[in-house]
Amino acid sequence: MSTNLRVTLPDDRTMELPEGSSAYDVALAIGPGLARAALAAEVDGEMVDLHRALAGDVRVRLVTDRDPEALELLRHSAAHVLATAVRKHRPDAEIGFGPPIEEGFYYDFGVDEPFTPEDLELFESTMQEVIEADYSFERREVTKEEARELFADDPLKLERLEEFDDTETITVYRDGPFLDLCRGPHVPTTGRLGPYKLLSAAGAYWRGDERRQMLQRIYGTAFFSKKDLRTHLNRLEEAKKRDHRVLGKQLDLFTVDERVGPGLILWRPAGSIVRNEIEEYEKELILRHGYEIVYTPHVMSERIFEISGHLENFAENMFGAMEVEGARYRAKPMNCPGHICLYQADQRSYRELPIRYAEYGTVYRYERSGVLHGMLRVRGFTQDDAHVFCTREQVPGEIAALLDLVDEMLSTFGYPYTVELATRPEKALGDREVWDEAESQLRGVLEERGIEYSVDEGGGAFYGPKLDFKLIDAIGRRWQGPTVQLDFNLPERFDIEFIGEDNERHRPVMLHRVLIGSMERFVGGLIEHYAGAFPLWLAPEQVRVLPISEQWAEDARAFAAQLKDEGIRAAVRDRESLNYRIREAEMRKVPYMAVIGEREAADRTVAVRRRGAGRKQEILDRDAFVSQLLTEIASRALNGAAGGQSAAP
RNA sequence: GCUCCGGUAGCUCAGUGGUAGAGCGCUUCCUUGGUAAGGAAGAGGUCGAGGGUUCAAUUCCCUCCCGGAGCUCCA
Repeated sequence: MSTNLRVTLPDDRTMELPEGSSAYDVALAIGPGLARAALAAEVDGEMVDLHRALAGDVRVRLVTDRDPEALELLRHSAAHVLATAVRKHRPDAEIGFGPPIEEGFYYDFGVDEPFTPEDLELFESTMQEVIEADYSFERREVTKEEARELFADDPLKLERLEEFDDTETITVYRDGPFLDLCRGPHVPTTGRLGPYKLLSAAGAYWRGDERRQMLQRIYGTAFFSKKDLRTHLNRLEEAKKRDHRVLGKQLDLFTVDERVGPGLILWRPAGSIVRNEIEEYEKELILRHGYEIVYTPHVMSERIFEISGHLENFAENMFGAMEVEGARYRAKPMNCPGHICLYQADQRSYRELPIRYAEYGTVYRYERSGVLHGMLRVRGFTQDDAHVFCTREQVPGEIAALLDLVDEMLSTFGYPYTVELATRPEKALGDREVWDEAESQLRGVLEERGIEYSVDEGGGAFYGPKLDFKLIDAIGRRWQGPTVQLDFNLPERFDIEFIGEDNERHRPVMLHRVLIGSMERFVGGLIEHYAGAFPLWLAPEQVRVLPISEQWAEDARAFAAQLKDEGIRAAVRDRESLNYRIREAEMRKVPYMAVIGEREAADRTVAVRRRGAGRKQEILDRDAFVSQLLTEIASRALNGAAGGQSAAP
């Protein structure tokens, strides 16, 4: 037997094996334990099936459930098992795509009748049968002609098939009765699948194209261990409990009214407090950072959007025109045009730059009805928008200042974050050289600061590169955070300029930036981040004063008045039983309860119970409690820092 | 916008071809309570809107509005 198969392992050990050996044989040679655990292999950097024959001089790494790629592999195989089960009950179901995704997998089917929850249960149990049958995932290379025959009854697969060019290898995978056009790789047999769960079904367009056929997509997830599956399902539960639409109702934060219109938020007093605190905080922050606060109209003549190019490029996202005295007006979809007009209200000297205009600018955008979602996706929202006008030389300094601002702000809310640099897209405005300079300025600042960042190649706006900050909430979800964009377009379109040191006209650089983004989305996200338990400085009601009985109600009201004098948001509840009122305050997520009874009235103290802390209480002198509250508020301490309820599940 | 599901009291939801129910909340009364629901009584609904079928529609059918899960898109 020839031994022309030479395998190099990750630790650089080599071994020789007979021709036709597979990664499985490699694993066997290393040890039976590994052979049992192996699911697939990485061969010369490419993932392949465990039993695929190796050839030549190869580098092999065996993949087991400990490797990060393994989950993807498992879920891809789970998608096939799902399709196997679906086909058993619906032999006519056309099969679309069935890939692994971040948290699981899906498979798309073309069926006449959409799936019901009962169908999902049925498929779920049939999947178990497929797993127990322990079918091998058999890989086969086929010609296009063969494949056409194999998938003669699968129009979606045939369509995909025609996209292969003649140099590509076409592979099919079979597990028991089910055959799929698929690149692979898969786990060796269906029996290798671990615990799984089907989660939902919904329509999805074939190939994501709304002009094409609507398929029925089934989502599911799969893991190697029951524990991991349970953790994941618990996390979904946790996310549901934190849903800002549910909490928004429970805590009276916001509402929508169909008479007002979909996607339009009405802020209730409690939610307005949260928003106002954020606005006040940010104002203080940006004034310190050299911004000037401005106000511009909500409705503007269409002329301005002709100049800005919004009518040309953004019209389908704008509300329709309204006519006043023969002129057409529009609700503004962005604040930049107004700020540019303010810039142009005077002739500008280089001595004035940078000019930083900030506004809580309320904008309106048309969003398709199907995408609206609570406060997170709406048609009217307020941006903490700012535009910086500066010279090219000033850009790095401005970016550096913004990084500080972002860092300070996000840490106040307790969000860790990541940074992404989005560079020049295919279709871009402005000279290459200007782009290169801008991108290298951005990189330079990030690197100088030692900030880790990833690059979204070609992800910039057509008018300039940008920095995106993604924030990570208490249960690990990523949210769009602050963004900073350089703009090479609007300065040209508006022909804005400043007089330089040389007494010549120059074009300033314009930076768009938001920290919070949309007030609506940000507060919606915060509700979920804190699970409704806002830190003291943001809490709509900060202290609830509870007299043990009506006898102490007057003293309680006097104490509440003292708190209010100090600017602390306090309320008294003096009806029902104490137990009842404590439960009520806990459910309302009020950060502090101050209980006053005979002892407290006599000693001028309060029994302080912290939200989520249970029966642990502290007897404090009233003035001491007040100053403790004031300190906690002034420092904008997070729940965790204050020793209260942690935001983590 | 599209596919599917839904809309019944302030909230969460049950229910029916003969104009409707629960729990919580709310109001009143009793209870004066020491750390997550003390007790009782009461008020509250054009059953999302319009049209159709029917002797009769909250229930069946159609259209529209709003919400949800997704697709697509985004601050």
